[in-house]
Amino acid sequence: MNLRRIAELAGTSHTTVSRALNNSPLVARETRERIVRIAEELGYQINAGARGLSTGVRMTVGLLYSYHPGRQIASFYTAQLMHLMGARLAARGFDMMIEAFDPGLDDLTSVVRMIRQKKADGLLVIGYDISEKLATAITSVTNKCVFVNPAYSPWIHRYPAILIDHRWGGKLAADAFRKRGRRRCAAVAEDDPQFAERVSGFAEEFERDSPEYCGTASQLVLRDGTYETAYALAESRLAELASYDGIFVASDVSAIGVMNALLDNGIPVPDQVGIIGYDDVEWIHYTRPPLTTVHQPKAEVAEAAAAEIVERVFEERTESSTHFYKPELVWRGSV
Amino acid sequence: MNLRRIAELAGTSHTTVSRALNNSPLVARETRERIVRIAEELGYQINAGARGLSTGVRMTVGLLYSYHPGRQIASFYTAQLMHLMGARLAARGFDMMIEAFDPGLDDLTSVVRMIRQKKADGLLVIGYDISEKLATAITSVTNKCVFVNPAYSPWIHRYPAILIDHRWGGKLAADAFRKRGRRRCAAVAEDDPQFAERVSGFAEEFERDSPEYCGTASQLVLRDGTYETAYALAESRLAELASYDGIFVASDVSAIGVMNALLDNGIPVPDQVGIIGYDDVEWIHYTRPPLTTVHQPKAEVAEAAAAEIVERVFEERTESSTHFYKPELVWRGSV
DNA sequence: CTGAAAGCGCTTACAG
DNA sequence: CTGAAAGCGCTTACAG
Repeated sequence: MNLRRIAELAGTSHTTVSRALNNSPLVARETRERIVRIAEELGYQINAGARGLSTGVRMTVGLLYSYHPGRQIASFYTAQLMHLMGARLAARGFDMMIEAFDPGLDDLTSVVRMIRQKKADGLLVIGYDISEKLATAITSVTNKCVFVNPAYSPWIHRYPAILIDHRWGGKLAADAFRKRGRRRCAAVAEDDPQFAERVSGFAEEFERDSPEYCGTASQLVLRDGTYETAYALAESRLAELASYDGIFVASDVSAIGVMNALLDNGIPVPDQVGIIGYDDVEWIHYTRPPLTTVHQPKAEVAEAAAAEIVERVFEERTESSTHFYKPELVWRGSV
Repeated sequence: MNLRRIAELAGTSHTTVSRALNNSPLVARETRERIVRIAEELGYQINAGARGLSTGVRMTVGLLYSYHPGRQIASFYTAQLMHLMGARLAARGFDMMIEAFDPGLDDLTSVVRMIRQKKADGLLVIGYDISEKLATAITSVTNKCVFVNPAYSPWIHRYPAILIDHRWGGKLAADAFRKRGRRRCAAVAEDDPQFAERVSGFAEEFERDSPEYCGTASQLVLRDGTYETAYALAESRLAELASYDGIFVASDVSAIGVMNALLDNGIPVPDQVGIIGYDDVEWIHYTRPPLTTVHQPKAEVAEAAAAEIVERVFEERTESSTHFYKPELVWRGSV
């Protein structure tokens, strides 16, 4: 089924059918109605590939998510973001093509493949571990690209990006401990710019009223973001951790690792040590105690990313622009 | 950049360039090498839309996942499956376009949109809540469609499908309780064919050795699969649940709901009541006690689905075929 | 082994 | 308001 066939059935040219189906004003109302009715009866929809070849826009964006081989999926947070972005793009008539990429890889050609093959009009790149090298490589191929949740860094302002104000998130955690009267606190995080922001926001806010902030001892740096690593670190530093009033752990999964290590070794949470996580993944309130954590505004991020990439696809803007969103604290039972 | 431009640079016709880049044997080795080098230098890749228009295959499959409005995402299990399927499709040179759909919706036209617009060559449909009506509607539009993890039902054999042997999964749970000497057991599940299989497999295996299987009292039917519903049901039937040796809950999220309700009300798990879940979602071992559960073979399902849809896209087969995969029990600490 | 030509299914400037 | 024609960037049967 194609325009030509519909045209035969409607007794017009395929040119007119094209116009009618695209709501061009250059078609008599009666003609349009007849054509639309026939198309509907046949379940006909315009061939997107042919149209894209002609117009240059394919109404498709590529969603690249950073993925570390060996993990099951980047994270549940990423999965939720994907779902929300898909919905916001669909609302704008765009389809979303997803693909994982390894941010540590040297060969960056696969990352821009969708653009080169003209399968996607633009790219949404999710991941806090985007390097400047990768950002440069992508944007040298296309300026229709938006980075979502990259780590904060001086160079990020040169690229269109949607970021979360993690420094603010860290402050919220410090403020929460203070409100609960927890004065001897420490932070646990991966050694990564994204987490550095969270921790320095936490430390800064904490030190304002000069309570005993114990800082981030070198031993409290996580090698990676897995549950197992956090659990092992906490078990190996049990005495030290048990001596704090509160521990801020810069991601939920790591926070659960720390909390379980304490609980499994008889250190009561929150009675002896309070814990605050970061992310607010969906299942986090299933733990006992349920985790108090910093919520990332996923819905806002998804909407902003979709709006931004669609604007760029239609070339309404090309200059870089950085959007910041503020996280919120969710009180539960771990502090 | 296009074939014509490469042809100019290489001093050949675009026909030859097309052949060279597609590894046609109808090109002299020397000519091919020259063309390939030029293309690589320019980062040129064949325009997938134009090629698809010509060949009829777009090297893209649509992934439709059932989604109930109001939830954040269908499930983490679905998210993991998506990731794995994307990888298995990529290995075959296919891209994956994802879209959520509401399985309760009457208007089914949006479900086949990707096919009608020729954006996708085939469809992978994930969801246990696919109705016969929906299956019929989709397959009347395209036979290049594979249902992944649909509920078991008599009519499902008429369609290509990848299913998990949930009856077997239920048996595994019963066997596990028996091994632990738990004799008074019950099952909790949603009222849905998918879960009915799990529960009847459980009951059948349990009754073989005639221990005291307490069945699924009408009170133990869940209205939906959320944590909250399971928690509320368990709290309202606390005395009854506390009287069992073991409770099989037919999904992990619901199992955590039941387990937390018991724990929060002072009923020790696993000491007094053992609990076995179903799914083995990634975060399930973070709970205390970690949940013993039935693992669904995600990797195998993803590979089978990818293989099956790709075969169908290339029309190597069109008849329906049902694949079954067996789940496995994962011992942890809840029984 | 190579190339000119037709065709895939659209859109749109141009002429009427 | 309508249509014939050219063009988007490929593939492939046909002729050499």
